[in-house]
Amino acid sequence: MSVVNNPKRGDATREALIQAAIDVFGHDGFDASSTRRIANAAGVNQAAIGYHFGGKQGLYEAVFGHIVSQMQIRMVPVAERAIASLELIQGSAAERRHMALDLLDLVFSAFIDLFGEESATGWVRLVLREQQDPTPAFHILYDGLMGRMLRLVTHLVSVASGLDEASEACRVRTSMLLGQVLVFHVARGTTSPHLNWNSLGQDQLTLLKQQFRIALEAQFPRGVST
Amino acid sequence: MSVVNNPKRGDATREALIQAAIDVFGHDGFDASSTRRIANAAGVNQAAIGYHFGGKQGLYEAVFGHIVSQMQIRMVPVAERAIASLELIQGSAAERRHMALDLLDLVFSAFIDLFGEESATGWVRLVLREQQDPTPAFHILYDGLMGRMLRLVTHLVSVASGLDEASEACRVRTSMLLGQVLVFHVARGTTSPHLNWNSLGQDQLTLLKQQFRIALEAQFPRGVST
DNA sequence: GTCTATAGTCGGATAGAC
DNA sequence: GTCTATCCGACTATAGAC
Repeated sequence: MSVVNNPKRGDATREALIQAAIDVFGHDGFDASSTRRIANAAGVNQAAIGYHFGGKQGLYEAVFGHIVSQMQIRMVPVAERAIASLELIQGSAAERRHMALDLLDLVFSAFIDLFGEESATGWVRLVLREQQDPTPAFHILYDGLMGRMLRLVTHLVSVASGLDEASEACRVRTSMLLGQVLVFHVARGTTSPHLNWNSLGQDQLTLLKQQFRIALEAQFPRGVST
Repeated sequence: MSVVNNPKRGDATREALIQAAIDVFGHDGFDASSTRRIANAAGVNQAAIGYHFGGKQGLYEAVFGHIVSQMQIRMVPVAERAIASLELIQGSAAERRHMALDLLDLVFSAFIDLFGEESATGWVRLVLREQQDPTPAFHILYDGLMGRMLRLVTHLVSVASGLDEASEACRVRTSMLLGQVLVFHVARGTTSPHLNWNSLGQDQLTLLKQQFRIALEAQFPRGVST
């Protein structure tokens, strides 16, 4: 009747540790998070961290691998759809501009949803922490998703605005678009009291997407074509 | 010939500790920063922290008091000038809108400069850390500066856009403006490689202010009045 | 007001039984 | 694969000489 040591148990332990680690690391940062508390939250023994991940650092990197794969599941289909749409349309510049704006709205809506998900608060904190002060774990993120998403969005902004894709102006404007979404997470301490928002629920996300669309259309006007 | 213990020495020690603490806390966060390293960087003894600030936490809060007073020196004159200008002009709605846009540009330019200063990298990191995950020290910041600056900017956005100052839409748009500036600091890990910017020098800040102005004017068009 | 020295605490890693 | 027990290093805070 004793617990059998089968290979499945290891997987469950790893999974529990990663989930717990996302919360604890996200809340307190790497240094302030003790392996004891992570193990406790996961309901496993503290020594398991060393066994499965080599140590605290290894667990941290495994967490980012997990986050990237989760983000990819949500974002890659959207990105591929955007790329396909853009390549298909070979109409006038005005038509392409229209298309690019719609795709920007699509991509950023997905982004707002992704960052606003109920279960996201833990890993969003982690990602933003790394953004601000990259450690080696950041490359897992950048190479795995952020970099290619940013290149896609830059291209869309280029089409929508007429700015040269390689120009600093285009890239600055692209980054500014990103900022308009990130600010609600990254400057939470300021925006949250200012808006009387305790959390980002469905109502808030809808308003955000709506206002983002308005700001987006204003920043890159569609012109007067069909 | 021995060193005389005069009251001035204490001030110098406090000052050195605060400056060192801004750098060390900013770089590594509260928990990862040891009082030993701070004391070492300041060129004073580790026990001095306990003597002058009561402990690590006390030093941390003193740092934020210092940061707020520095920010106030830079921003309060700009804010007062903006408030005065706005109250003086009692022209048409279109004129007030013009004025509000110019003032928004003024305030955000000061903001971009403030955050982009050479000596700012240390405390900017600290401020953004607190933004993301407020500790009690955050109130020193919010009550001392951020809150009232945000109210001012919200009012300006309201005048410039015609949105009701108290509406969520107006506050969301205001926050988005803030995000367009903050993103270059807060998502440094992504924007920096994307723009090939190692640091924010004078050239970069100029481009930022220029592009911000363009985006600002686009988001809140001046209309067709005089 | 500043220093040295140390007490007391906590965390990461790991050995070794099961 | 999991557990208990423990080692060892690093840290904060503080007592006490100067």
